[in-house]
Amino acid sequence: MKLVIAEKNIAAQKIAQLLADGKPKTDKVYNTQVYRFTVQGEDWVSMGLAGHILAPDFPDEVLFDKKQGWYSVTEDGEVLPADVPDGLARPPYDTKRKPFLANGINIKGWKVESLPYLTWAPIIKKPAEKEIIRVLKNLAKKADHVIIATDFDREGELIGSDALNCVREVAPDVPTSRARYSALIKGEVTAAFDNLVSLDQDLADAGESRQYIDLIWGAVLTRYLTLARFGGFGNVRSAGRVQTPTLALVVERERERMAFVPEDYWQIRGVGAAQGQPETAFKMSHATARFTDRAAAETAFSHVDGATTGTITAVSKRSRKQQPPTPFNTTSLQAAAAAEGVSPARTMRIAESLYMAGFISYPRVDNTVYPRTLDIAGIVDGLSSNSPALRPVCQKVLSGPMKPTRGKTETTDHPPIHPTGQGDPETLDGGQKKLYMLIARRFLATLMGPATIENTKLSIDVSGEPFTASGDVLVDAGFREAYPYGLKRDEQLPPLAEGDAIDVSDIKLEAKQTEPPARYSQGRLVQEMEKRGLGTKSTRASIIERLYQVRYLKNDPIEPSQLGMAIVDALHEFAPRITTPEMTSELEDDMTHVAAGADTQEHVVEHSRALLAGMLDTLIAHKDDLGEAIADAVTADAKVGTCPKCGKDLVMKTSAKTRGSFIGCMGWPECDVTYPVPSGVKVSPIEGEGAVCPECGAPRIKCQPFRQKAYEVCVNPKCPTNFEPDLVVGECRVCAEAGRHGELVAHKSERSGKRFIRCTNYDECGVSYPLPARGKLEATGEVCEHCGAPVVVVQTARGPWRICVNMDCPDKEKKPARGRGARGAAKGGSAKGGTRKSAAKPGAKKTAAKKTTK
DNA sequence: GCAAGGTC
Repeated sequence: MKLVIAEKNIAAQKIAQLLADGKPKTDKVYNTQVYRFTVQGEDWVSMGLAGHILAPDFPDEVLFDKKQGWYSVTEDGEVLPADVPDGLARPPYDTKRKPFLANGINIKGWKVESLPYLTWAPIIKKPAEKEIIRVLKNLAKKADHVIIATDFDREGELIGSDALNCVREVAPDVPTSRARYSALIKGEVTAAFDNLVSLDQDLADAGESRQYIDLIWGAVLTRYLTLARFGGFGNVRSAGRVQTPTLALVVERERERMAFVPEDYWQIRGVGAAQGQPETAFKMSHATARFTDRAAAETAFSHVDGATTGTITAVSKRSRKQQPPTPFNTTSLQAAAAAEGVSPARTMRIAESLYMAGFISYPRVDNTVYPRTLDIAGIVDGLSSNSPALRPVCQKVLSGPMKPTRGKTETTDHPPIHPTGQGDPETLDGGQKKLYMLIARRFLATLMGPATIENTKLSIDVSGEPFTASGDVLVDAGFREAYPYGLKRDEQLPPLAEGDAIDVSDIKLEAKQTEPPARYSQGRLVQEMEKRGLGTKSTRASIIERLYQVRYLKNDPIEPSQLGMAIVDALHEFAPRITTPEMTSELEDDMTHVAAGADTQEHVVEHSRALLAGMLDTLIAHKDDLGEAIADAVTADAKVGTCPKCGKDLVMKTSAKTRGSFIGCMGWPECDVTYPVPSGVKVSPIEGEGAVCPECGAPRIKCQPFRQKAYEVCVNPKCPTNFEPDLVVGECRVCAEAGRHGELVAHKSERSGKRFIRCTNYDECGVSYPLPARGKLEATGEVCEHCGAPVVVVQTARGPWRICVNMDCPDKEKKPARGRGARGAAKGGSAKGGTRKSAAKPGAKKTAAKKTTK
């Protein structure tokens, strides 16, 4: 039997289909899919790995103790690194000499001083995909030939090499070879299997060098930053070859913004309209778009101030064409989705699910050119029958020339991201459907003609001053019919001709200031990373997400936290190599040399280790400074306002006793001011105006609920601005049935700020309902027709909203909440799965409550 | 409790 090892399941399946006599059979080994087929009567089996199946790591016994973590303590209380086995450490840091322990290091200092050990510690490959390895070994034992058919790139060669090492453990003598194909199409794959070669160990070594160097630098610097001032578990301060330069980009942009000196300028703007037709109003502005001289602006304005008429002096029309977009690859999909409010990381999670469900093609690609083999018409046809919303435009595309656009990057491994045309989009959830429609519409747009936009420019004379007005009208939608994303609204101008008089009103002189360079959006940052060679299509999204997770970044557009800036500053000073994209480009050069056999993995890795070791003395010497800088930055990030009592900072704190968070004064214990933290929201300070509550003097804070609009409130729950009198909303049915009288009353908890309805006889009946966190409540006196619970009206930003307060109401069961942002269940508060008692069945508290939460 | 790279 011949065993074919591919990098991923889809490749294993494709290869089987392309090589098989007849149809391959899908089989399972343990729980993993494999494909069995015959080639000229011979039995073959193909399996997909899941990318890298081994992960480089330090051996457990080196600098890692299962109980102590990154350090360990000896029996006599001395803090030491976990033992380094003899012969593992390398010069110049010899384990036996322990040079860094010579001058009596205190316990707090120890952890960082141990880093030299780590720099030279050995690295082993640990199994990362145990199930896959099990299947691989199982099949390898039965194989008489093993063919590595992983992707044709450096990582693919490494993945193949790792797989081969696993195979060798159980089948040391089985012949092995390598199939190199650069496209999963018949000609390529059959040619590759007809011309088998052997695995390129140099190329695999090059990839492995990358793994080692990334781990060494990442682990040493991450441990250094984390331990310089240990902030407790969950407070890792990470660093890495890709993440740190990426963070530095954001910090650099923020610094540019801070250094930016705004310049004053003035604009004169007004409103024009065809004579006597106010409904044709359009915006117009002075021909000098920006006056940098105030006096000149005021002089010009004095001529037109209060003007009511103007004259058209010229009309010019120009039409321009907007070319249809190029096919999506990973980066352009991430950028387009980010513009629609979906982060790159979420985009990739959703894309993966769409791919797995058969709705779209493989989502990790650089390619932006459809291969000739792609059945474009077939896909459009499929879209047409499965997506009624797209049917008209699909029919239009089918009747047109269907000449697809091409992007700049052409590779042959996978086609650009496109819909398969299969599957019913109605079965998708909100996020999936949104992304699917973006991908489907983009695909259609790439097959359509340009959009034609007609621009009209009016030159207007108002009391001797020149004004202009401009309007864009889409005269031929072209691809825009399929792809409305990022489309500007038409600015229609009335039909006017030279010499026409117009009405003019509202002419104003506006003082403005130039804006600093804009912050990166997540989409822009992904593109910038690509431009600078940072990360790959598969990693950029998750690396940005990681920077948010370690709280170096916040908000979108992206801002660095104080912590993020402190980290970049420190590394820039003491380990500058890790902060720039050059480390990646130099690594690329090294890998090229290793792959070409001009250098060795050992040499390249040792050289990188030595560079890092050269920085360690300085890093360690400045450990305390850095620790302090990090602590200060963390405090600054935690600030939510100023203490009304003593003027010190109010910060987010964690209670040592309950582990819960609260807002407390930095002046503690002298000052005892504390506030509760509003639950379920991200809290941030308000700068400048509105920072202090005019009612009570406590700080006002910005609250950002998950995927909902942010709002500002006073932190003080006892403040009159937060106070709402208790409201009777109805009568308790449970009590009524029991022959008691109970009233249902809406309360707001002073401690948590949560709102809920509770029966006045709660101790006996246990009736309580959660309420939406915000919005003025009104009682209706009505009860729900489905469950008998009271109905209330909540005033929301979108207007009044009538709800039955019972989250377990059968009416809600019929339309279960989908995802977190769904109306109804989420607004009522049940999506968070809080504890509450069921009103319908007071006895069975938990069972009933569960249903609507998931 | 570390990175970045694959992919599930």
